Amino acid sequence: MSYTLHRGDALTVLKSLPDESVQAVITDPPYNSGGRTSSDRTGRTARAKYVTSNSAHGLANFPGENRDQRSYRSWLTELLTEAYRASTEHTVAMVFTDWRQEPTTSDALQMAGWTWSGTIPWIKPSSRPRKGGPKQDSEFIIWGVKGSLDNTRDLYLPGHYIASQPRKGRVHITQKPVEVMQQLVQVCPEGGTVLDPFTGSGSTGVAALREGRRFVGVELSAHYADVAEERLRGAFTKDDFELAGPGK
Amino acid sequence: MSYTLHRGDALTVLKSLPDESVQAVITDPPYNSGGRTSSDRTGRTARAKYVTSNSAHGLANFPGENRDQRSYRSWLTELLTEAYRASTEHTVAMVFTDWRQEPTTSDALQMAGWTWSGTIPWIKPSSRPRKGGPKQDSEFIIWGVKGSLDNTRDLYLPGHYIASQPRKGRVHITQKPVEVMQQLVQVCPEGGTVLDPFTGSGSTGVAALREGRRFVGVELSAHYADVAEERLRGAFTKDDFELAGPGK
DNA sequence: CCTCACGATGAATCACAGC
DNA sequence: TGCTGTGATTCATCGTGAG
Repeated sequence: MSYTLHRGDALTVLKSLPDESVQAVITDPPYNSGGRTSSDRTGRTARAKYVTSNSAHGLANFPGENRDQRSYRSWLTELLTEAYRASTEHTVAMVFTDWRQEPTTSDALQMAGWTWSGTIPWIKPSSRPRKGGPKQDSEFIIWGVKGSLDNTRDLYLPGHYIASQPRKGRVHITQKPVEVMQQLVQVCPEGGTVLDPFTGSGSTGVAALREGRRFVGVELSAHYADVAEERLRGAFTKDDFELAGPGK
Repeated sequence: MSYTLHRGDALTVLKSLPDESVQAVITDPPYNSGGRTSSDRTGRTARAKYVTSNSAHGLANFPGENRDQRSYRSWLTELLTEAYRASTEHTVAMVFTDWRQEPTTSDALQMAGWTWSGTIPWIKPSSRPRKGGPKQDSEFIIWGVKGSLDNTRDLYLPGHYIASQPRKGRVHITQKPVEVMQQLVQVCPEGGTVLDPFTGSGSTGVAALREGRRFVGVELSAHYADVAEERLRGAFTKDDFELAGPGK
């Protein structure tokens, strides 16, 4: 299967995609979350927010983490609107979010025209406990459809996932487990095209290729565009396990 | 431990509660969800919306399932505002919701003054599949605090729950597993009071009593008020397992 | 006491006929 | 046209009872 990786701004590149050219949109936008106050959220880099202060790994910072909630919503809406235009009927869109941005994300999805159809918890078993109450050990996948779900396909997907973030060989701060992504990309018919406007280190793309789907990705950071390119090239070889870990 | 069960409208009864008299609010309001159109959601009974047409069980209907989304938000906001007033500093509020009403529920919680602090997925392993995509096998617990979380307590709660709805001896359509509720009520300090404005069949109350907390409940339906009364009376005996199943 | 086969069910969803 | 009610559908999970 083939892939295209655009290096550039997600919105700009999406506007250049032809109508009805993709059959699934699966992405993990920068959450712009992680602080209690607006200045907490916008004044710190992604590394400062999501990485424990004394972490030893040397993961690069990533851009796009300086929007407040209102502008996050309009920005995400515009992006999902373009993705909607580029999608065919029955296309499924899946957007990762944390608990704070969950309402904003479902708003944006619906404002962009998608029919919101569910919320899938992704549970990360090894997360930090919280003294005095419940810990937060899950993120959420908000998903919706352009038009109606194609229920002629013989496909039954789980309603939740339990998987740790890759540890060994992790190359991105918010890297997703490939085994989860391999299930998600199945909402795209075989041979169809999966779009990920925030490719990051490319886990969605690797999963798509492994499952026999084409992939179109966009990544702004030169560093991660290179990492993704390398992982996508090696998607069918054992190399990916050395490049980014087994996704477990 | 003692309990009080009010038979009547939740909002009316809550207004009569004294200030700062409870140390936890744990409840499962009618979701006013289900169906794609507004008339689907507001014009049908809970049974018609949530129970499989050929189910053999004869569980009673429950009231309060006829609000559209706007009025659901204002109604829940007002209710949580009264609960806030009746709570002491550091009180935790936990509200069950489904994926559709999750954004509305977190809005209402925050509008009522609580500090939204997280979303806990409750995963129900035995749920209906969905052809063509992911099934929806979870509900959500939106939780928040009056003021700040008391982090002097030596308490660490899970970030998610995996538990089936009670099957054997179930008495309510939406009955919650007691073993989950027994964990949740621990956000209330021992000997404190747990408030549940929508008592239903009383699982929250049974859990509270078993864990050494007092309980104040409100239930509108005469039928379920009776059921709850009976379960609460038998909370410490084996009777409850016959009345409503072990919650497993 | 354990294993296995069988039957029942789910805070649904969808299509369609009838009004 | 649009709302309403009825019935078919789907499979993992759980309870039951036999072996």
